[in-house]
Amino acid sequence: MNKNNNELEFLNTYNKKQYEKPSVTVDLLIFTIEDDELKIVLIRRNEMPYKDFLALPGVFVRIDETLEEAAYRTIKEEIGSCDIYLEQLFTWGDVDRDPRMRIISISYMAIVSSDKLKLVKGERVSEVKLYSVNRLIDNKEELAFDHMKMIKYAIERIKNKIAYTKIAFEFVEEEFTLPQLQKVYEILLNKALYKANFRNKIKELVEETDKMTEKQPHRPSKYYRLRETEYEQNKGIFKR
Amino acid sequence: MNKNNNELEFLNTYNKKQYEKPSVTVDLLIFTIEDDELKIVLIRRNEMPYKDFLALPGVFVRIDETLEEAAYRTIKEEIGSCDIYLEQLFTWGDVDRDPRMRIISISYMAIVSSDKLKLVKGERVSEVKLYSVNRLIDNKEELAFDHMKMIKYAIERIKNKIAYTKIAFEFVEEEFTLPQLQKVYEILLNKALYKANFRNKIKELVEETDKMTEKQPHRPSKYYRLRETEYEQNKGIFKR
DNA sequence: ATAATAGTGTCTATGAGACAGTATAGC
DNA sequence: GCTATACTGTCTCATAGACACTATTAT
Repeated sequence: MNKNNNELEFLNTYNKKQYEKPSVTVDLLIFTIEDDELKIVLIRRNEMPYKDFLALPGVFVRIDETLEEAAYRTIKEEIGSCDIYLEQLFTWGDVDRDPRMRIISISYMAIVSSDKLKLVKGERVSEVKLYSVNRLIDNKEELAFDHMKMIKYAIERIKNKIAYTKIAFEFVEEEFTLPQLQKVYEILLNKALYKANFRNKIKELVEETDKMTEKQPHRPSKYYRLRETEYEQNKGIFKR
Repeated sequence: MNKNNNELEFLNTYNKKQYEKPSVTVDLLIFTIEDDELKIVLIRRNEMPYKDFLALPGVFVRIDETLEEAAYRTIKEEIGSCDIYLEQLFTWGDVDRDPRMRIISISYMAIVSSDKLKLVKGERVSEVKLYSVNRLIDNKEELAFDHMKMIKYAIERIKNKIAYTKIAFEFVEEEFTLPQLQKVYEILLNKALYKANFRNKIKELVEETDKMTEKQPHRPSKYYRLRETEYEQNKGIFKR
């Protein structure tokens, strides 16, 4: 066919030109809340460059897998769970971000509740652990590549999205109490919230279960779950 | 040095493995408002695949340029201006999005006021023109590759960002009247707004000039400009 | 009863939304 | 004067924010 010939011709011309291609990776920001702190999964590199530095888990994108597939492959390498919130964040393309060669990296953010998170040491890695995000930043911990920038970017995204999406619910289990959920908001926003006001705002997002907390030396708390509603519309916009 | 040896060793191992790399492009969504309509710059392809289809302008990312540089290079190829709002949107990585080969594309959104926009026909292209976004969608115009998906994604982004950023100001000239600005909001949000309420909301974002419109058969309108303030904080979030 | 946390009622201030009114240019 | 658009004042209603109050478990 004419079309096929044309395409073949194109491919030949293209290959002859031998454009040098960058490499492409995905890097993962896997967040969870543990011990009332926002934590992130980091690995300790055991290869050059940045050997022995902390870094985000990541993989090279294979020629026959989508970016999401590469992201999930990374997740599976480091942690047990796979039913997990995943969102593309940003693509980092500075020329010198990797000293070896030109690597463009697409960062993905994942969120898991800590009960679903089980760390598994990957092959080319000497350690996988959770790190307190605040402590990393306060200690000015030096991470490999531009990974600290990626973390800071992700934190901003979380802080913004918490206000107009249901992203906070990804940090709690399927069934949760409102005090638990409020704690998540308080940790992510880094400020105390009024109980009554908090409950007013989120009450249309949740539905009661008939379960209660037990064996605690004070009044028990009702379990709730996320109510399935259509994705929230453009809120906070001019109405007319 | 030991470190250098190690790095060289790594590079050799890496190159021997000969991972097949995807190609990387940037595609540009250049928006403007003309004749009271949101319009986008599209080219007509004169090469396979999708010959004669409308497509977004884009380029392959060179090994020695950042993604932003590639985006600006695209902009310069198609339009005159270069002082222009630019924002990374999303990276598209489906395996079959290009029939020739694996291409990962980072989409960038640019916004220009129509007075700054001068289209220039690029080399490998048979036409560059502005197209009404609404008409493209209503006519279910078939664009090359996944470019229609990119457009729809960008429109959503604009509609969201207009509420909590100053993005709308990118569509007007440096100095503008409030009726002009309101029109931009109305076009982007696709609904009529009350004048008084609109002005209340944006009044802290703008500052008066001493210029007025002239020679119009009705009351003249004052010109304003964007007030330089620090980037707006997390608005619409729980305060306590 | 006490300690400790869960959960509710209500006042106030702010601001969005709706609409009516006034102002000022050219003709 | 008229027309056409620019600009402003103000009422209402919803809701965010602040705080005080009541409820219920284990010990």
